Amino acid sequence: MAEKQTPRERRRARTAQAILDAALAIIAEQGLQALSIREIAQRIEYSPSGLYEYYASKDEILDALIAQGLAQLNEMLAHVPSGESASEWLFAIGEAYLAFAREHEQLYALIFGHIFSPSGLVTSLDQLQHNSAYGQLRHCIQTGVERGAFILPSGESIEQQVYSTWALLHGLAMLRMTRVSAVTGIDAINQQVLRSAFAHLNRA
Amino acid sequence: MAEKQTPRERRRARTAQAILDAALAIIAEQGLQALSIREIAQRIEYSPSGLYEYYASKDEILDALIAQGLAQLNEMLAHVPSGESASEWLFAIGEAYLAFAREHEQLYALIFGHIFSPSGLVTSLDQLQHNSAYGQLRHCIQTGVERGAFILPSGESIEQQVYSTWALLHGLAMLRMTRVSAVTGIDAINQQVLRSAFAHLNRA
DNA sequence: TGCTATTACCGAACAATGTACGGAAAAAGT
DNA sequence: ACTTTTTCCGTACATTGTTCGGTAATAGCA
Repeated sequence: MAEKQTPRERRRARTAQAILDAALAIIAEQGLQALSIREIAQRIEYSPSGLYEYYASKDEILDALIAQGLAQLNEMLAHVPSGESASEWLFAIGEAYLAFAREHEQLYALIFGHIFSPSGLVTSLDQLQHNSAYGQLRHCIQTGVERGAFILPSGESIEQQVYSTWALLHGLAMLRMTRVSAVTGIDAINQQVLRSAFAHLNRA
Repeated sequence: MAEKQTPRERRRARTAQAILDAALAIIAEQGLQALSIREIAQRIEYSPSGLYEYYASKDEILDALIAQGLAQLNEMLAHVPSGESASEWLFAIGEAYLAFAREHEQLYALIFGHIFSPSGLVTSLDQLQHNSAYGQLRHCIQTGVERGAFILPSGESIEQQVYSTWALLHGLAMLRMTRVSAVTGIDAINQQVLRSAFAHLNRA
């Protein structure tokens, strides 16, 4: 399990992570279009060409950023306590999802702007299925159904329910970014929408 | 209403549109990252610098492309026949929305990848509210409620219902792009999800 | 019809970007 | 101590968006 790390490997992993941290900071501060190899290099006091010892291209840096972001989201959702009722659990997961999208706007936009659209990483297939929000959602809903807390609308499979739940969450997260709904209280509204949407799952 | 168009203005509008057409073709064929000023110029047999007589920057071209795409989507949804029951109408609108996203993948990704995220056009506020999918959805749902065909879950406003409906549609459209669900029959599944989601609106 | 001002377009050049390459310094392995 | 590998850098190159001055075409007007 614990593979030996030579000091060299440790140092290498550290600067590789420093690159990602710098990149993420730039994106969070100035947006994706401001991310350049030279900016990253300057922040970690490297020469631009030095980065290529760690990542073969800018795209590879973005991919690593996305993978890390997905892992972080996954961990957040995995740590949502499942003690309460399945209904509350699902709601809490939904809230955590929206919170992640809210607190990491640029990262969230990067993730779901690169996974979708052309040449989306093939890895993202596994990512979405087993290692991220989608998997967490399915786990929660499936558990709820097995416990008898959730009732699926007739003719609907669990997969379908997970699918539409995720679609709703993602749509809410995206719509929030537009600030169209700067009508104040957008987050409260989102909560209400979640409650109402999930209410249909509860058995009468 | 009909402002006089001098021949000069007509010609100008024509090449301005030719630029957009070329840009859209490039995006549809090779994706957004392949869109360059020089490629556009070559297709319409102009010099790269010639384009700047019509658009001040590449971003301005993208903005125009987005505006045109939103208008097209709006028109598609507006032409969905409202003759049938409100329920069928809403379903047809949802299907038309997903069809647009499916048949114009790159354009759809461009639109909702630029409207969201930083420095999203402020104009998009009006766009979304009055002149696009959001407005069409609200119109349909509102009509349904007024006719008594739709029943809102207690405590939910129309705005909320429109909001979550759009979120669901957008999420489904985005999720489809991942091809994660290349399980075949994704479109049929989407239809089922729509039916099930909208079913909650019908009065018993 | 001629003169003038505006418009349309081009070629060349510039700055910023991602990236390849060769070499130097440092570290590791023997 | 010598060799090999790993890091890192300086330089250079191609491609990008964009600017600028100039030239041809057109429109407006006398």
